[in-house]
Amino acid sequence: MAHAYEFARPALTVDIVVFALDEEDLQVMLIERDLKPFEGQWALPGGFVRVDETLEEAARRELEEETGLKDIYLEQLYTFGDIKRDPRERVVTVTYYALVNLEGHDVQASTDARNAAWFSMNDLPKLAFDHKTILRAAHERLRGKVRYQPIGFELLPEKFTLRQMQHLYEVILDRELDKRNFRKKVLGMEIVKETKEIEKDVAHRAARLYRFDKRRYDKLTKQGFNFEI
Amino acid sequence: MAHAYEFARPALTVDIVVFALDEEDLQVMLIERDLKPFEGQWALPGGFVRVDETLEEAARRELEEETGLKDIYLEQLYTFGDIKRDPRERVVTVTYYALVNLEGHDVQASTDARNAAWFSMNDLPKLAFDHKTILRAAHERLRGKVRYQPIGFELLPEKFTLRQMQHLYEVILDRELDKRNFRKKVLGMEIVKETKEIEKDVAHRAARLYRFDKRRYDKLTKQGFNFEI
DNA sequence: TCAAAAGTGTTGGGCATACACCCATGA
DNA sequence: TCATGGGTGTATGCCCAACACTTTTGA
Repeated sequence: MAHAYEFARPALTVDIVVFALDEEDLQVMLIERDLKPFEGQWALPGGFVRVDETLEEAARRELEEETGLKDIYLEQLYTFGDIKRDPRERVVTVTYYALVNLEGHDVQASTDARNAAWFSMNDLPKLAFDHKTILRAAHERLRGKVRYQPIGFELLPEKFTLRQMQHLYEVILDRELDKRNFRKKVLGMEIVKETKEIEKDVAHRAARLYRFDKRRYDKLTKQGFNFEI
Repeated sequence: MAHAYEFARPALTVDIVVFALDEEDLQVMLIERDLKPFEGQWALPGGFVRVDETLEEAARRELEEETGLKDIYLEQLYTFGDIKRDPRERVVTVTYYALVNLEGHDVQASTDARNAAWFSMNDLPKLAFDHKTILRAAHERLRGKVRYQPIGFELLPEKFTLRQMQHLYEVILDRELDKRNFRKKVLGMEIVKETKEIEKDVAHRAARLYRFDKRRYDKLTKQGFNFEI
């Protein structure tokens, strides 16, 4: 095998698709670029991988530097390596997607003077580089994964109503679900635990709050149980 | 964003897990290393990514150089970036998995003087680097994917018996399937087309040969059909 | 005629879907 | 008392799983 230094090397970056959920729909965090190329356009948070950090460390570092978000659910998505995806030089990017709940995490609009903001997945601006492709891949992955892994809870606050949970699935799967069947299914799996609390400050009957029962979920999974919505 | 050249760069490689199926079980292609580190140990085929080729091009090039295999099913798996995964220097590897049918492709034991060979997944040698981890990830992905995407056909010859197809799923999923239910399901989906031929040279009643009906599968998929074994 | 694998149907139970009304609460 | 969403049960059909015998063929 030839030694690496005989060849020019592609540069390596990470980019992160951060999803969140508001009352309306699925949101994604974008950064306004302050440098060429694509100056002034919106892009995914991300940056170069340092030689002394793993890929996930790089992703977490960039995310915190650019958006203030930390300690969130993060999972590798795909690695994009088209030759001309960055007009400056050859850059390969390892992408991640992250899920946050808006109640638990403050987003500092930015820590290094760049503008960070949430955008609805249904109303996206023009994006720099091939970030539109990346975003689409992330959305598809989320849609696929949420059906058989309980990652959806990462988008909900710690305590949530079943209606909120149903809404989450409706937004991600992009179709309506039947309220009674959804409740039957979720409660039947026993992966959420009812709390003694109810919603506050609503102008109608307050709904019961539940929380994800991870201990129970792990136990069921070990017994070959299959989470599927 | 700081410019890339301010930082030392990780090197970038591709590694490929090539699966095939013999009468017994799932096989994987390995290369015997002729250089340090891990000299004499078995490893996945792979090598450095050049600056003027995409990741998939790099994977296909390395695969052909090291095993003679070309024009095969290839899909990106995961990118591994642990800091010490290569003892020489920081190397990030983008991994792929490939599926071949043994009847359609000759494997030249090697084109550049190294030894290439098939190993049963149930009887693997000690592997170089973190290739054991990569192999495990590839096996899991295959197991998951084969159930809802018809990639299994890539491991079968063009014409195959339903028994062979069932055997394929049994090996990958690692459990026995009921013959009648399997046939009912597969034939009911109408994604295989019966040919006029039958097996040859068997010491018992010869089974009918079928072929995958990709045209039909694509049509069904567009209508929202869901392939699931 | 024997051995080996091909090929074939039915039944029962569980699960998903479809569907509509009363209840609790705050304004 | 009204508006709003919370909460609940049943009936139907479909799909999956379980299960055993006859047929064909070559040796």
